[in-house]
Amino acid sequence: MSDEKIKEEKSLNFLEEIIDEDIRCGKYKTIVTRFPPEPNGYLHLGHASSICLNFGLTKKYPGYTNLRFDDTNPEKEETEYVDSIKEDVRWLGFEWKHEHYASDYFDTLYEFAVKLINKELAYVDDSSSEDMAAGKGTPAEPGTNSPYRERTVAENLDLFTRMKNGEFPDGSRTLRAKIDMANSNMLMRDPVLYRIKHAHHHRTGDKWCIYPMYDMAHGQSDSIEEVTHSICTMEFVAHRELYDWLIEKLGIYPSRQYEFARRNINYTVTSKRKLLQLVTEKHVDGWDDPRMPTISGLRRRGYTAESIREFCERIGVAKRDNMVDVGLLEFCVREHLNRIALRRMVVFNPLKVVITNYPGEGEMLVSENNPEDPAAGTREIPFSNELFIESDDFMENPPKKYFRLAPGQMVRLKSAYIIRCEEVVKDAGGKVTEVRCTYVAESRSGNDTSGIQVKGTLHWVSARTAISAEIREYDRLFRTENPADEEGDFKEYINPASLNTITTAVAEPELAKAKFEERYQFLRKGYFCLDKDTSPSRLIFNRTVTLKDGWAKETKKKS
RNA sequence: UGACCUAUGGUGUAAUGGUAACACAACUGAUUUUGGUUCAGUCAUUUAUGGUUCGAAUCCAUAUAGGUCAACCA
Repeated sequence: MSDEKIKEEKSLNFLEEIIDEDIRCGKYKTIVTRFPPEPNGYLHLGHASSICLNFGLTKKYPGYTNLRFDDTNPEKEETEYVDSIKEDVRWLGFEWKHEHYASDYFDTLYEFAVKLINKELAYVDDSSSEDMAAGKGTPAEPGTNSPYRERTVAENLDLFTRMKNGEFPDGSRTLRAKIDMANSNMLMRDPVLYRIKHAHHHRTGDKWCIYPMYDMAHGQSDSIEEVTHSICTMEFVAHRELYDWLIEKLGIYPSRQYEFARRNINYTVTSKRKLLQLVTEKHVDGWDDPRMPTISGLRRRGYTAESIREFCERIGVAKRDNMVDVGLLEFCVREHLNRIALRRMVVFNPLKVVITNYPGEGEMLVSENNPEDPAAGTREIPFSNELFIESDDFMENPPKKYFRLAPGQMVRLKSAYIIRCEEVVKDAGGKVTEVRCTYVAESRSGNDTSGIQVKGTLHWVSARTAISAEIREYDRLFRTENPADEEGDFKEYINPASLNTITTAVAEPELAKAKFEERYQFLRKGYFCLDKDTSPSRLIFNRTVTLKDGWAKETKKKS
């Protein structure tokens, strides 16, 4: 009941308000939205936002969402991208009603163009792109009419047909809308509608050598599909006038365009051009490098679809410029992973601990898989007199409030015993190579009768049964909040320490059974998942995100 | 020297003329066999100046700041 109340009270974003009103006043009974990527790159966090928005709207209101590929520029588009986009949208948890391609409408779009010519609203222009640019004027000064603007309908029809038939070379002619060269909106100054490109298209092959421009394809595709709410980012605001003009002049279904501000996220870049550069210039390991803000990169990194959806939900939608803190994304994934991740113990940088008074061969101890979820059950962990702990968890001369192991100090080994450090063994160089401890036999987890209270609990791995693993620790890809905005090349701001590979790690034997679809929390270390580079002889884990580290914060403050 | 868009805490969003709300971050403290989790608390007179009004974050005017637009890209 209270949930319902909260749901009802949650305020609507501006798009939901528009739709709410459209439905209330009877303008629409059901709505249609669409996610319209150009298949020229992999989907990233920015797209996730748009996907969640478009699909979210038709989850909330009656209607459906289409997936449409805006494939009107054959030179940049590839089937590989189409496939990855479909995979990513599905992985995010959404299913589209219809799968469309702007290229499916090339015939119809061509007819639309002919219609405009017949209505004297479009003409073939022989100007070079330089002359055309010069004729556009500037935002402050009107442009001048093209010398080809007054061609007759017959002449335009003939020329446009011949453009289609391949009689002219690339760039020699265009079809332009005849609107107003003095319009304060530059886009209304006789925009180009069609251009000649003798290029192979990933779907239509060599059938066409003229291709529609964005403005001649996008709104018309929306209209053909009877999209009611065509949602795009703010940089298209100026296009709306042309979008509406074309729909009106063509007399076709009146789709409406609405704009929202693109979500920017700090310490990363989300322009396809820049992401492509990172890949082709090998600054990263491919589109799915775990440091990339791509959906495939986040997936490989261990992010869950649920956490990405939650992130998009939390940042909301509005029309002002913004810079979202990547910390919120990290919060969302921690929140989810804390609920579902299986706890395991892995020591990254081992230091040997010998329990001098521990009798016998060893024993099996029991530990919970997830303290947040009793249903996750327990597992057995072997214990013996020779263990590894984290090198960072021992200090010979500890600072104040250091709750870990130090000479004479006691700690608990997680799910095992309390130990006390009795002796430090060093090599010739003075480096600590071994710590010798005694254990408190009555302090075993579950039936501790020792009465001893300790401040610190450490993760550990028994030496004899330990398995080795490689750990890949990822950090943010850039050193600055807004690399795209900095002086010079954005690549100068790449974080040189964005990947730290650890080859010395030892893990509890349970991890030999690690699965790709499983998520793990390595106790006191962070959240991890198995990487696709894992082989039968080598376990490789990616760090999705660290745990919050209060001690690190504390020590940083002091230094 | 134009047109258009935007302006609420460090960040992202609410408040639809009537008590500035939520989340993240940060900071206190408590709990804790993960320095995690959890819990309790602290953290803004809404870009500025006028105006309308009993009452303005909200409406109006002006200013200021940021952004977008002059691809045969999308």
